[in-house]
Amino acid sequence: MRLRRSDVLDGAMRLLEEEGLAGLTMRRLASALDVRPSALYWHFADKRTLLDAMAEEVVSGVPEPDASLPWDERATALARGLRDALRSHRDGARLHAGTFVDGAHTLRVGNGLLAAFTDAGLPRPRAMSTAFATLHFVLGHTIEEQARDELRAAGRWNPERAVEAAGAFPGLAEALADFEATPPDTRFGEGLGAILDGVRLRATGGAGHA
Amino acid sequence: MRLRRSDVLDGAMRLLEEEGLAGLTMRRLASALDVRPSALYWHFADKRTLLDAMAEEVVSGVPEPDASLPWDERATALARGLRDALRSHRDGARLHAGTFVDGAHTLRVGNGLLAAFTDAGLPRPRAMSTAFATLHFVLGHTIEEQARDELRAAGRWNPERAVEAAGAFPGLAEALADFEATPPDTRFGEGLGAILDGVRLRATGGAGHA
DNA sequence: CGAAGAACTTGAACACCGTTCTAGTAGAAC
DNA sequence: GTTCTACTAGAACGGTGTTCAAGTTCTTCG
Repeated sequence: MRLRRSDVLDGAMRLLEEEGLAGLTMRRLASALDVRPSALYWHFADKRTLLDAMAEEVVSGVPEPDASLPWDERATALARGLRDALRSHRDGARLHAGTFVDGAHTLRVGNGLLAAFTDAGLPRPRAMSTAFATLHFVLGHTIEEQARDELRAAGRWNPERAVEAAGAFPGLAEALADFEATPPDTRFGEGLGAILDGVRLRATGGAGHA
Repeated sequence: MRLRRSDVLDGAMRLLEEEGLAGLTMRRLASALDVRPSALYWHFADKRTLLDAMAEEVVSGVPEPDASLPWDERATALARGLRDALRSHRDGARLHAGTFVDGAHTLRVGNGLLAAFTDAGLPRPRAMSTAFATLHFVLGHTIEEQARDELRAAGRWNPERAVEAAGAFPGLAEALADFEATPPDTRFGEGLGAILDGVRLRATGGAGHA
C-alpha cells in the first residue's frame, strides 16, 4: 500500500477543509497520511507545487456551459460556476490567488468568457480585457467573502471598530449598514450584472471612456 | 532613543519593500530596528495586527477626488488611485487581501465610489453593490498583476507550460497571446470602463438581468 | 532631588515550520 | 532470484511566531 501522487493531493484537499489554509502543513499532511514528511517530497517538489495542484483541482470543478445558450447566460454560468467552485472549498479563493492566469482550467474559464464577449459583439482585445476583468471581480469578491467568514469563525471580527471608524467620514455608517444588510449572493449578482450591462452598451457602439 | 509604534510600522514598510511579504519576519524586522524580537510585541499584539496596520497605511495613500468632478471621473480617480496605492508597495495587493472591507481608509474609498454611483443615478443598494464590485475588481486585478511580477522576478514564471496547456482547449493560445500583448494599464482601463458603462446603462433604466 | 510607578526591553525558551540528506526497504521486470 | 527502480524512514538544519519572568530606563509627582 504505497503512497501515490493522487493520495497526497486528496489528503491535502481533505486537510484544507478541516484545518484551513493556515493549518495545512506538510507535517500535518504527512501524519494524516500516516507517513513521514520527507515522503511527500518524492511526489511534489515543494509545498508551492502542491498548492498549485490544489488550486487547479478547485477550478476543475467549474462546469462548461452549453454552447447553444446566449452569450450573457454563458458568461453568467461561468462566473457563478467559478465563484461556487472557489466557495466549495475552505479558503478556496485565497488558495487560488497568485496562481491566477496560469493553469489549464483557469484559462479554460477565461477563454469561455472571451468567447461569450466576442459573441456579444465586442472586438477581440476589448473582449479579452473584459473577460479577465470578470475573473478578477470574481476572485476579489470571493476572497473578501471567505475572509469575512473565516474572521467571523475565528472571533476576530469586530464590527464596533468599523462602526467607530465610520464616524470619521460622512455617509460611511449608512454605507456599512447597507453592505451588511445585502446578502453576498445579491452583491455578486449586481456586480456581475454591471459588467454584463457594460458589455451590452459597448457592443452597440456606445463606448464610454475610462 | 526608545522604539515607538510608528518606528515599527515604518520599519516594516521599509522591510516589505526590500524583502517582500515572505521575507518580512518579526525577527528580521527586529534586527533591522536594532532591537530584540520580543520588543515588537509591546507595540503590536501579534504579526497579524502589524500587517493590518500596514495594509491600512497602504490604502491611506489614495487621494480624495475633487467633489466637483462628474461622477465617472471621480470613480475613475478612486479606482486608479487604489490600484496605484497598492502597486506602489511591493506585494501591496496581497498584503491588503483578507483585510478588505475593514479599515477606515478602505471604507472611505468604498464610500466615495458609492457616492459617485448614486450621483450617476443608481438606487442606493445597487450603487453599493457596484461600489464594492469595483473594489473587488481592482483588488483582483492588482493581485494578479503583482503576482505575475513577483513570479517573473523569482524565475518561477514558465510561459511554455501555459502555452502547452493552451493546446488542450480551442482558441486558448490566441487568447493567451492577446493577454500577454495587452499592457496591464490598458486591461485595467478596459475592465473599469466596462463597469462604468454598465452603470451608465443601468442609470438610464435599461437594467439587464444577472 | 529622590522615590514610585509606568513604559519598555531583554534573554531564554517553547513548539512549531519547510526542506534536505543518507541509508535503507519494498515492488516490478527480466 | 537477482537487479534496478520507486519510494520511505530517520535525523538533522536553519528558520518561524510567540510567551514570560526579570531587568532596565524614562516620566511623574511629592
